[in-house]
Amino acid sequence: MELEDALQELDEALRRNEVITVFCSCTISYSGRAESELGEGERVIVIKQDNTVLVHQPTDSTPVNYMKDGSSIELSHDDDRLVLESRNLADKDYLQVEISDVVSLSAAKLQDGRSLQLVGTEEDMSDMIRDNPDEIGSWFTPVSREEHTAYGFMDVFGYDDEGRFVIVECKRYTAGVSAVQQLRRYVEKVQALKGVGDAKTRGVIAAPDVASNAKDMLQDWSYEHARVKPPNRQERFREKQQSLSDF
Amino acid sequence: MELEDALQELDEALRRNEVITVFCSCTISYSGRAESELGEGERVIVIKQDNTVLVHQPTDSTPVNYMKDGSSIELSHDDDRLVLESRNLADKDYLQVEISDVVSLSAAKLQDGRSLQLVGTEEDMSDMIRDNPDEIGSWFTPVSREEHTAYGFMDVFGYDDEGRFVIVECKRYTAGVSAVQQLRRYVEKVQALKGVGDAKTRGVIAAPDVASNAKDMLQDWSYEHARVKPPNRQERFREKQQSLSDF
DNA sequence: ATATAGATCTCGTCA
DNA sequence: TGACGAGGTCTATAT
Repeated sequence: MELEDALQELDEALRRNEVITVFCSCTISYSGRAESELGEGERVIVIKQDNTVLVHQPTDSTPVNYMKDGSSIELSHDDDRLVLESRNLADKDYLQVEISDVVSLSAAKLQDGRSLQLVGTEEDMSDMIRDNPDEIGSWFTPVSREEHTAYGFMDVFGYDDEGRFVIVECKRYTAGVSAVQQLRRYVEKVQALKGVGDAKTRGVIAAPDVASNAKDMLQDWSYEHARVKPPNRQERFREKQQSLSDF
Repeated sequence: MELEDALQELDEALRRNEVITVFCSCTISYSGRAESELGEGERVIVIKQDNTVLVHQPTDSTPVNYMKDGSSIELSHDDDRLVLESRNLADKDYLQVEISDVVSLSAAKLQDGRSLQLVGTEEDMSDMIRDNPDEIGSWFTPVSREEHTAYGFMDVFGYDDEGRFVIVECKRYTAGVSAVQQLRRYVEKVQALKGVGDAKTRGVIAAPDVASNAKDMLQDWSYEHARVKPPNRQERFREKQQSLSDF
C-alpha cells in the first residue's frame, strides 16, 4: 500500500472519528511518565474513537505501547515515512510512530452502547459472605459490607458471639502477605478508635488458601483463615439472569 | 461481507497463524475466573499469532474481553452466526464470540523480533539512590539494591552514620498507606532477625510526596520521608544513548 | 483533584 | 510451580 494513500485514508478516518487498524512496519518512541524505544518491526496499530492508541506486537496480550483516551493525534509525512504523533497533556505523554510500510488499513465507525456484565468478583464474594455468614463461622454476624468508613475500607464487618468486632478481608485467590498486612491495617485502626483494652478485634482472611509466609503472619497476629471459595460463578450467573427476567 | 466468506478467511488465517483483526457486530460470553456477558454491539476483535484474543469496544484502552496466549481457537457456523470459541486449560477460561455481521477482516503474518527498551522505572530510581545516597541524607551509606534476601525484597538497604540498619522503599509517585505498610513489613522483619533490643532499624520512604494518612502512619512508627523525585527521564535517556554509542 | 483498592489484572523474577 | 512486587499499570469509587 502506498504511504500517500495510507496517509489520506488515515486522515479521513481520523476526521470521521472511526476505529482504525493498521498493519504496518514501524518504529516507536515514547516519552512521558517513562521513556521507551522500539526498533523496526511489524505491528498492528489500533486507533479508537476516543483517540486511544494501541500498538500491538504479533504476540502477547498487552500493547507494547499505547496512549490513553483523550490524546491528540497528528499525522505528517517525513520523507519516506508516515509519522503519527500523539500527545496527552494530562500525563505529559508523547508517542511517535514512524511507519515505513503499510500492509493494510481498515476503518469503520462502530456503534456499541453495551457495557460488560461481570460477576464473580471480590465484591460478589463479600456479598456471599454477608448472605451466608456460616462461611466464616457459626459465631459470625455480619453488619456491613464494602463500606468506606473512618476505620478503612473493609470487605465485611461484623461481630462474634461474644460481641467482639470482626473484620473480614476477602481474596478470590491465595492470600499473600500483603492481604494479611491489609487486614492488619484495618484491625489496628478499629482497635485504636474503639478503645484499647477492650476485647480484641478479630481479623479474618476469607480466601481459598493462604500462602506459607502469610500463614506465619496470621499466626503472629492471631488472625484467622476461613477457607472460602469464591461464589460458584455459574450458579451466581443463573441467579442474575433469573432476577433480570423477573422484570 | 458474507459470513461464509468471513468464516473461510478466518479459518485460513488461523491456519497460517496470522494476526487477524475483525470489525464486526457480535455478542460475547466469558466463563472462567469470572463470568461475563456482553450484548450485541460493534467491536474490533484482534487475534494474535500466539492465539491471544482481544475484543475491543470503540472506546477505552482496555479490552472488554480477552483470552491469554496459548488458548485454543475453534470456529463454527450456527444458523446465521459465525461462532468463535476459545479455551484456555490453564485458567479454565472459556470465551465465546457470536458474530452476526462482519464489516471487514484483515490478516497478515507479522515479523517482529524487537522488544521494548524502557527506562524511568522504580528500578532506575533505586539505582539513582545507590549512586547518590545524599538523596536520602548525608548520613546514609547504601549497601545493596533490589535484593531478594531473607529479610525481604528491599529497594535499597544500607546503614546510617551510627551503624543502624536503614531500609529504603522507593515510590515513583505519592506514597500511600500501603507503601508505608510495605516498608513496615521489611523493617519489622530485619528488626526481628537482627535481634531486638539493638539499635532501631530506620525506615525511609523515598518518594516525591506522601499522602496525608500515610504521613500519620510514618509518624506513628517513626519512619522518615526523603523527598526524592524519580530520575529526570530525558537526561537519563540521553545517558543511555550515549553509553550505547560508545560501542 | 486525591486517595484507596480491585483486576478474568499482566508480566517478570526468584526461590 | 508458587510467591511476591512493579506497572507508562487501568479502572471504579469515595471523599
